[in-house]
Amino acid sequence: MYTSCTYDKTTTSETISTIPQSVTTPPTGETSLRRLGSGGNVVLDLESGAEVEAEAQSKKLRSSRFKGVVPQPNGRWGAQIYEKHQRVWLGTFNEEEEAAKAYDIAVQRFRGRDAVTNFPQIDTNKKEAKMEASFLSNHSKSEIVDMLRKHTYNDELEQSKRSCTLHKSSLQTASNKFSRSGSILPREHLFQKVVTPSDVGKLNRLVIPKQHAEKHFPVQKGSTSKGVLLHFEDSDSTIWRFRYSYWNSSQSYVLTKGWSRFVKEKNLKAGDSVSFYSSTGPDKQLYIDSKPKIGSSGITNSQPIEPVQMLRLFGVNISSVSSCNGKRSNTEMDVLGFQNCKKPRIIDVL
DNA sequence: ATTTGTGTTGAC
DNA sequence: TCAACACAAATG
Repeated sequence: MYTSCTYDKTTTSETISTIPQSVTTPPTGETSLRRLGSGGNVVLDLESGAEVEAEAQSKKLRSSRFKGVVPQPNGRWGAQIYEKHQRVWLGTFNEEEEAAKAYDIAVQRFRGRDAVTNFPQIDTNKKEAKMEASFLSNHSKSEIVDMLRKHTYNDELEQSKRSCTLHKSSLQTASNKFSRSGSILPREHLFQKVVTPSDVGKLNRLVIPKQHAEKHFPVQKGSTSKGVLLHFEDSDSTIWRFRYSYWNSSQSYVLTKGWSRFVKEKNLKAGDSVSFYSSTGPDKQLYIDSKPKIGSSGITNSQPIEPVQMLRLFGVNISSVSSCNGKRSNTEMDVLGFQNCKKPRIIDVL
């Protein structure tokens, strides 16, 4: 989890100021102890009770030694980044370093790979780093911010890594199983997605990978906010209705209203897959089905594998990999602030 | 009752 | 762009 976060960029040397606990009384005011531009930085990590208390009493919050990190009244730390004259809040954290890390992630997503960060970006050549890089570029700014605020970034990242390698290995063996499809159903497989933690979390939404959304689902030009209602039929012939819309704030296509109910009833967990189909016939009926994560042997849900099983048909995951190597057109450069971020959350499913 | 994070201001 | 500060809005 923690990278070797020890020194501060620019000047390699780690400056551990030996300033004991006396910092409490910075001569005051304002310009007293600011971060020195780029040179050394004051590292006073001592959380000695005395200091904390003095801090609490003097109402004067000790500023952070990290960029993008601001103290909170209750002793915690907030992280923020600015873009286009506006602050984008990245959440609050117990540890100063966590907040700094959050800023680092955000700044890389917002300003590119070589943005100035609090901690050195080491493994710039390892596989792990590459995966994180593509993970970042394959998520919108607001998605990343969302993860940071919810402290789910690492989970999502790990999940992404997992499903990525999963795809690669299964792709090999997938081809043959496909042949036996024969005449079972007049359905055409559109795409599949391995759901992320946030897809099954409290966000109550499923992000539809852009390329799939634009290729298979009706576009709603202009009408950005409302979205449309889509009907899907599952293997039990149950009809699910989801609101499908485009979020400007995150520049992503999502299924919102109705989604969390699906997650709940299907007992969807991160790592499971959701597949979308459409009838090949004249009717444009859409279908949806979920499939437990490959490794998980658990009983799906209350559905003991019915004979219907079109699932089995697609038992193997051959969908196009959406986020392993696909680079997002990073021409987006313009995700506004986060006022909008909340809007989607309003959706109260059920 | 607390905590978050926004409004705002002023420096860099 | 950025953080300090105050405090309203959000949350438990």
